[in-house]
Amino acid sequence: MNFIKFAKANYIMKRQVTLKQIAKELGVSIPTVSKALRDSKEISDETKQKVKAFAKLFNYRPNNIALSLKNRRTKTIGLIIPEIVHYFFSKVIRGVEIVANTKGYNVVVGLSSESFDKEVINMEMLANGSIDGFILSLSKETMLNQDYHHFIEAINQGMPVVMFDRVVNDIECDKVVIDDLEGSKRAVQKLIKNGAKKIVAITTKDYVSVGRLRTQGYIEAMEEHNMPLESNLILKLDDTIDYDGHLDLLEKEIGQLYKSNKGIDGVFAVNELYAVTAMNVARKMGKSIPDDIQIIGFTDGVLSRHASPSLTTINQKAEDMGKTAARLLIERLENETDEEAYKTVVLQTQIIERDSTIN
Amino acid sequence: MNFIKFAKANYIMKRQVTLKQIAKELGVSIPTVSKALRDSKEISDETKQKVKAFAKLFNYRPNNIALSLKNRRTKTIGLIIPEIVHYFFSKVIRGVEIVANTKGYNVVVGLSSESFDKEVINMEMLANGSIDGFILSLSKETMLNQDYHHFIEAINQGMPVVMFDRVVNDIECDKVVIDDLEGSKRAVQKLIKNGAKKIVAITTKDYVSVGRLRTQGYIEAMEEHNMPLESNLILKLDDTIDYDGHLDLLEKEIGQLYKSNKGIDGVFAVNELYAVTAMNVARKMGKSIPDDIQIIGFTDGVLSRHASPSLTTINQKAEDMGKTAARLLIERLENETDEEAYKTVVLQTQIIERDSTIN
DNA sequence: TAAATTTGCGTAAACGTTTGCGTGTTGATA
DNA sequence: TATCAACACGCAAACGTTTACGCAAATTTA
Repeated sequence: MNFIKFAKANYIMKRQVTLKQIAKELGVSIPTVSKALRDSKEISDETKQKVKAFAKLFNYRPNNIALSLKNRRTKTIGLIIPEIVHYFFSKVIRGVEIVANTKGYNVVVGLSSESFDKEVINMEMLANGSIDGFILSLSKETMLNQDYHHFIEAINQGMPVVMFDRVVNDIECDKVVIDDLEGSKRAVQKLIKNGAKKIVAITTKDYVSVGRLRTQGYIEAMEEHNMPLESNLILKLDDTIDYDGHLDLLEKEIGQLYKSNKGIDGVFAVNELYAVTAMNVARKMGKSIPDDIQIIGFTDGVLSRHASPSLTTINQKAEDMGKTAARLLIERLENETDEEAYKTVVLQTQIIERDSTIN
Repeated sequence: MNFIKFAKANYIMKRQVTLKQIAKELGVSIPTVSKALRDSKEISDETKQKVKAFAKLFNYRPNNIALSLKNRRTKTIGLIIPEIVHYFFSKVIRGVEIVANTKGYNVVVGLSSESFDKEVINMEMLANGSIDGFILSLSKETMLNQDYHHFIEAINQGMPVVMFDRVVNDIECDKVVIDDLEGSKRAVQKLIKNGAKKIVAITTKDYVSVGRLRTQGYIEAMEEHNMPLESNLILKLDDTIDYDGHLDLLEKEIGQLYKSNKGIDGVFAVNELYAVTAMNVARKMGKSIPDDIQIIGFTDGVLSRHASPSLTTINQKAEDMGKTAARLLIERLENETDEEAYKTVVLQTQIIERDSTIN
């Protein structure tokens, strides 16, 4: 037996053992080893046992890259997100990871950092055979530019794409979104039902698709209840600015909003940063939450939960979104036979009631 | 010219164009195409131009998988983290991504979800040739188990490993940590200097390496200033519990701490969740921050920044940690010649002064 | 015992690259 | 005009797999 000799060698040599090495050491051909390991009936029991024992001893694992090349599929998903230090997106990643892993897929993450160029570069880095398909959410710059050629190229090359949250209607692919319009409508309706008379919306500029829809929800809810709908009650913030670094500016703008509109008693904010800042500013002005002002935000993140008082919010279904996107993609990858029509899955939101509204 | 014919075909056929197809279409051999594209002087200018034009027209990109197989390197980094919906870890990912991308590497992320088994499975999924090296932080379960065979195996197979934040001394590999002991010492010193007389530590059980070190920092600072060092001033929480789901329990334990130790005027917490909860609980008990109680946390995250009042905290250098880890790994990957000794990089922390302490 | 079948393995090709080397054709030199 | 270098290309091998097929030897059948 040359097991012992080999065991010694292994202590020094590092690389993963290959079929070739096993074949050589056992004096058989490479295909014989391969077949033996896969329990082919072409191979005698004796040889099988010998090969398997040897493979186990040296912890043989098929080389993934070689398999990918042969099978022309990598079992890897490319996930492109605008920002990772962000409750919503990190939760989406988790959803994608969970589903991907249970189906034997890996996830490679690319960060666009809200930049069009980085989005393109990231996709190009991955589209050369490294992955089987994309899951992505558009960067702000891409939404502004409205240049979608990189998505179209990927799709034309037969690379499935699933978009989530920030999607673009013009592109034909699977999509996952929440019902932004309905969700924000219900949020505002709740404020109205709770007795708020003067409700403001703190939102983003319109090129952010979800911001636009959420603003629309506010408007519809207000109109349906014959509430005063004034343009100065809608604060549209330029969120290309990184507010983590410009918290002062954000606070100033919100303070201004309060001052120039006396009697505000309801705030609807399209994300949790705006909501929690709106609350902090109000409190600094001596207002009591929720007695003087009620606040509802979007995204059930860590800020909402640990703010004091805790924030009532619309659940953005981040993890569900990730899971759904991963399922859509994998389904399309594995049923390449039937060319199913593209789906858009709309997830329903719920209001999570906490202490920034009267319950 | 059969460009047009090909252009039409491309509209239907999807796959990426390969050297083989270009060669066939142009009536030359595959190596000729390869060499032409890489500007080899073996090839005539005429052929080069022809090939390049064709390649450009059909947007030829070398297949990454084939290259990986040939070069026996994937230019991909495996990053295993315990949790992704977490300010610290997501910021580490960002750091890793930034450095990796500028050096032409991709990052595949694996989630251990604080579970030993998932950590092992994730590493096995990636160690079969899919990546060139690991960057990782131990799951809590692994720290408890103290079973490190999967790390040892990876290292023995010649796969470089870089550990960050939650590291284990017994394993020989590159490491990146912050100076937890010194950082927490300074935090407590600041509380003392600010006049706090009765300071508590809210920390984790000792098997979490960083928790242990931070507790040690508290103890040393207290001793050096001859402060009362009582065991009931140290609250060691079992953080295997997911406190996002057990916020009530966390609040109850901290409330208990306050009640059984009258006169607490300083809190040192080893993470921002404990810090912000300690603050919220104190406020609900009618205490004023920072006048009655001063609080310092760890990790400069979104909670600290947007709490009200904002939290003084120790910067955990998450992004630096990710960047440093990526640099260490890539350096080791690309200088395989000289077997340098393993390094442990210790990043220094700073206190970020905000409104939960007197300044 | 010759023919037919089964058994157990090896060969070849493929996935898409890159690189060393061999070789036929061209043009220049002697 | 014979010789030789330079040129421009193709062949083969390699990375690590899997799979269809071919083919001897061993076994069964007639």
